[in-house]
Amino acid sequence: MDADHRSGCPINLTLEMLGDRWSLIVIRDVMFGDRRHFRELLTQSEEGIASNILAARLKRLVAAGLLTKEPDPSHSQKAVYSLTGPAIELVPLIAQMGAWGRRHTPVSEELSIRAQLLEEGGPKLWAGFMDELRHIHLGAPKPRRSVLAELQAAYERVVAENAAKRKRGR
Amino acid sequence: MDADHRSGCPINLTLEMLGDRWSLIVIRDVMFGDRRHFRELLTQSEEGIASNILAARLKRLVAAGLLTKEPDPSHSQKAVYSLTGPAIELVPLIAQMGAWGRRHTPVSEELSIRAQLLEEGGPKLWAGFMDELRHIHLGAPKPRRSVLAELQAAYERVVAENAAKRKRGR
DNA sequence: ACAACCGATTGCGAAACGCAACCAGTATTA
DNA sequence: TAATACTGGTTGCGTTTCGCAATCGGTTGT
Repeated sequence: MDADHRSGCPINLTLEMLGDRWSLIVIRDVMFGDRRHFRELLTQSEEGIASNILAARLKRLVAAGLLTKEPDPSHSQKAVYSLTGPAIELVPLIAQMGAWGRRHTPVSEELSIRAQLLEEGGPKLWAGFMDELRHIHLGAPKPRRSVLAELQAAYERVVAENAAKRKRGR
Repeated sequence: MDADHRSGCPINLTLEMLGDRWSLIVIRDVMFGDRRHFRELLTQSEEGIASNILAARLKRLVAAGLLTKEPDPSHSQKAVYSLTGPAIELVPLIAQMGAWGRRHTPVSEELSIRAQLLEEGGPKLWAGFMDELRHIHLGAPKPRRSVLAELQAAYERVVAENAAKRKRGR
């Protein structure tokens, strides 16, 4: 086993790569929020990541082969971050993580609707979503169905419902 | 949303609870290695956790409701750690994590055979394994099939095979 | 010319990590 | 009964990481 790894256990090696409080948050935002630029990830994150932490995480994730960084042709300074194949294959893990969190942590309804749909959709939906991510991030052919749009629409529906509820409640 | 949480997103809340380099290692060892005592977790861990880190993690996991700590009747000083229901329901997440690690990290064959069987078995096997964990840790009725024994047997078979290979190779 | 925006970097205090030594109480053994 | 080993930890200490705020040089749009 490599000297730079604690063990060859798949759980351990995955934790060595993703076992911290920010890496999967960044991947989640690229994956579900389609945030491709540094500033988008910095300012539109629910959790408020600091810029130095974000820079460090992006660097590590690129080095680990989970993200790629390319110059944006439309802006000589802009960088575009994309998911790689391995990162896209994290979808089942993230779906299970969302499902567990939804059951066992104090989630907000609005932010857990995506996790609910992803759980209810099961492996078939995940596969469709992964196809869509391969289209967006890897240039694969465009699938008919857009899971991303469905998740976003459901989220907005819940936000609107809750806004209406709050209005009635006042 | 609570002031002590970064956001109500299920991914984030799960990471706040388990997003570090040791918590899931400890749960893995209790779950798959049936290590129930401090010393077992300390010395029989592949990764070599430090005793102060282990003590801190056990305390946190008990506080988070993922483990329980009880005195061992056979030894007035011994403590027994058990998985709770929520921890047992991490099985699908851990299975997906093992499956991903097996594909995308430099795992050792011996330590990844369990992940392979868990992946191939799918949700039905996971459910059987969870039933068995509920028997071991929560006193639920004993299921017919022992997934734990199957995983352990497969592991030992691979270890023996590789030992034979090494012997032939010399 | 100038303001806004781009992806970061720097400085700094606080917290977590990792290692080694150590501890008191309990059970086993000679 | 005295020594030994094992129990679940604790303590000290140096290193690394985290988290926050301010800042930076370069680019773009007005």
